[in-house]
Amino acid sequence: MTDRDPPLTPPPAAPPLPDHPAAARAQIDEMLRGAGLRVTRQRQAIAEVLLRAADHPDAEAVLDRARRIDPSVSQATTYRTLATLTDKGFLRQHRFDAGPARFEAEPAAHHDHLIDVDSGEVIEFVSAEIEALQARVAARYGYRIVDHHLVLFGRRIEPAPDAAPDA
Amino acid sequence: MTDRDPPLTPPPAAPPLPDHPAAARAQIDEMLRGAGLRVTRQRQAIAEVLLRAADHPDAEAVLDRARRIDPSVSQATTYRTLATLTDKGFLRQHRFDAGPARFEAEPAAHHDHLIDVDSGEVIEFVSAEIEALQARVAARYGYRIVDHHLVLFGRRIEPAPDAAPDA
DNA sequence: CAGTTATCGGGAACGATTCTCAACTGTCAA
DNA sequence: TTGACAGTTGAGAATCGTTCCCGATAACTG
Repeated sequence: MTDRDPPLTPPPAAPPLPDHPAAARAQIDEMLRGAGLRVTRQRQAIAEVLLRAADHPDAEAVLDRARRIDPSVSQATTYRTLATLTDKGFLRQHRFDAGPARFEAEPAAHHDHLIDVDSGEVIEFVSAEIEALQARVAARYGYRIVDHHLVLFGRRIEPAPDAAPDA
Repeated sequence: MTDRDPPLTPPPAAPPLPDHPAAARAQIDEMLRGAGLRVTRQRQAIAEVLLRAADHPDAEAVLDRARRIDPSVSQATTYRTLATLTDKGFLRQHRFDAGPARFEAEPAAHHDHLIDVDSGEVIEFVSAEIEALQARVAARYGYRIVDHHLVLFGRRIEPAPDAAPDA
């Protein structure tokens, strides 16, 4: 492989929620209201969880974290709100594997995922070239891309592959 | 977009199962035995269904079709056998959408999927360039790709976009 | 502050899948 | 061929993630 690589796209930005609690709350309220939704404590809590999450939590994890903000949040409301917010375009739902769906705040910049099959770690990346090629492939079949899912499953490359693998 | 495209990879080959029933059966038996599995009527039926399928059936569809070959096939065995054959590398499992998992015989040549969001049609395609880029992206993060899922969701490009869209 | 109505919590219901276990049947050695 | 043993099976219960139902609650509006 060549060693000249296209500029490495920067790692996706952290959640864009202000550190100041009141400011964060105001931003969430505005987001909900702007979508024509009532501003409830439960929705505030769930939205805050997702907007602050650095990972990709599933519904159960969201419920746990939301309850730390507002203990009254129920499972039903968690699923309902995740669906609603996904619907309104604030969240993105992933089905990386067979397990439960996982969510993340809709990132300002689109990105795909590279999953470490050993640790389960999720790495976010962007490749403008892959995106462009996808569009071209679709066009060749007469399609315009509406959405896409790209997940790479990988294993760390050993820095010192000469170590004896087993005793 | 440029009009010079890399050579369009041919559509994936049809299932490689001989037309002659006995030959097909022999091939399936050998495949099962080679994987260290007992050759049972149920497994023969299920394997044949998948190897002949031109689509991506879910477990229920596989069960239906398998029962036409051997009515004794049960739901439990269908799920079990699909898992086993996937495990052994003979099948590939997809989760295109929220519904049940769908299966296809592991193709000789790898391919990805383009889904028509309006009709649900699944188009198979290959792009060596996308594959190469994926490997390069992973390498940049210190990973070697073990597997990947790429699904494009698209909508047909209208041949005559000047037709009035609504009455 | 009261009325309207979206939203809520709890629990039942649901679809997809996996598990349990006793009965069955390939396979392999005699 | 025949046993015997281990792998496999069918039926149904169990599990998992998710959605639905419904009476109670609480946001918005005037």
